[in-house]
Amino acid sequence: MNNISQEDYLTAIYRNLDDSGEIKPNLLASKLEISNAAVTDMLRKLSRDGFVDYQKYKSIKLTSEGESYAKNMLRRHRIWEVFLHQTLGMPWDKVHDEAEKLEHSSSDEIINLLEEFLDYPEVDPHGYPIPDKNGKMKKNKAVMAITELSENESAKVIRVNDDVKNLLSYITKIGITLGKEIFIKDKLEYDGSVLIVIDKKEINVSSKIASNIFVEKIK
Amino acid sequence: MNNISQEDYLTAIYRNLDDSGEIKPNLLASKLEISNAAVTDMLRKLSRDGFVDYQKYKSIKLTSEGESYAKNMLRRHRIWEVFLHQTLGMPWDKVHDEAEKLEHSSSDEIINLLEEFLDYPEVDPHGYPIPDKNGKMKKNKAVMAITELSENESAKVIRVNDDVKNLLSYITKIGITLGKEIFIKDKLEYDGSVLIVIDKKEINVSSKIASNIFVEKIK
DNA sequence: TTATATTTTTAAGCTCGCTTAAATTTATAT
DNA sequence: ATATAAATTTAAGCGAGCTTAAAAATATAA
Repeated sequence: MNNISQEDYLTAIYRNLDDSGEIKPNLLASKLEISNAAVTDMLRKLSRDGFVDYQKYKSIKLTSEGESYAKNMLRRHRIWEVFLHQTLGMPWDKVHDEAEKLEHSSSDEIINLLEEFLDYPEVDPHGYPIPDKNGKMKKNKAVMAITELSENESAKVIRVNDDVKNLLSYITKIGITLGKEIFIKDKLEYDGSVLIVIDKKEINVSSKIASNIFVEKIK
Repeated sequence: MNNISQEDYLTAIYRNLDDSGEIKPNLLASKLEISNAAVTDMLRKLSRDGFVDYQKYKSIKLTSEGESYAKNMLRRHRIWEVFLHQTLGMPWDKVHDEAEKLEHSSSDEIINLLEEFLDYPEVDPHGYPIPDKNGKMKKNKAVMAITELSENESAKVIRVNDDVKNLLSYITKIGITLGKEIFIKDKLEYDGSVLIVIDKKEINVSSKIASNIFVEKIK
């Protein structure tokens, strides 16, 4: 229904780059929930406008211009999220969608004023770092997905993927919030799921969900 | 460059209705700074969607659905203006354009939360009343344009048209803000301009500008 | 290596909001 | 009342972003 703009493409590309800084059109299309053909179309335009390096049938890279554009959108997005959650009290599983809309309609001036008003927050409500005016982001600590932990290890939740539909509201239901401590009681080989302890309750979490919750080990 | 949506049309129609609750396509086109043809086009769509009463070559009326839609956009717009000005400290001559963008990207939920955060403001930074959730607005007091005042009358500024390009920044330069007292020293017949006294300084204001500054008489 | 599956691109066509130019209707002025 | 001016609509066309269907290229697997 709603059209997706160049800004959305750049953000989605940046969010989903692989280890070598690339992304395939097919993945991009599925993230944006549009056809591959639409992606091809837009890639030609983004390439024409100097935001991506693109050659037929090849993976996509961002140019430095494209990258700073995307980072700025991420900055806008995350600052809005902090405002919505912290100032207006909107639940953390709702702020992503709202910020997605606001980020396109706000000048850098508004964002800078908001940032000041919020006293220069470093992370958004899901634990993602907020780029500063120059695109610099705080390096994450030793962050790992729950799936990478071993049995009998304890860890603290410091980031949750906000990009996956319905993940947050489910996670909230089972009691996970930022800063919460968890304990790995068991790892099930055959389906990759993890038995974790939160607030003294035992919960089995599927590998798909566990891989989107990021923690810091506690020794 | 930027496309104007149905929402903008409805707001512009509502803002510029004449005394009998109508507006002509030509005026609408000039307010929106687009061609008459584009207006004709959109009117058919707005009519199809039940927001306006429209017949070829006739003036436009809003349906009740169109009116409540427009009022809600006005509500969004003005609440954003209050936030930008009051909370973020953005100057009153800049908030209109920024709010124009934000109003399209904000759910009613955000607006309601913002309204609460701002402690239910009654007017925007230019003195316009803010409709409540049900579309109800405080009736204005005995508001009149400066041009309607007589010589030797004093008045207090309570509203300034925010819809006219560059008007606000000019008005600010000559020292007019909400609440400021002015005195009508002279009215010049031949060009309709007014000689007013503000802060003990005498300023000649053209009729075009004076007609967009609204005041309340002081006895 | 070759057959099959998947990904990507091309082609044709849609809606939306816009433009200019020409045709038509309505308003104004003498 | 009629000529002229202004407002409005119609027509043709454009760019953006989308779709589906078919063609071409690349990846995978036997």
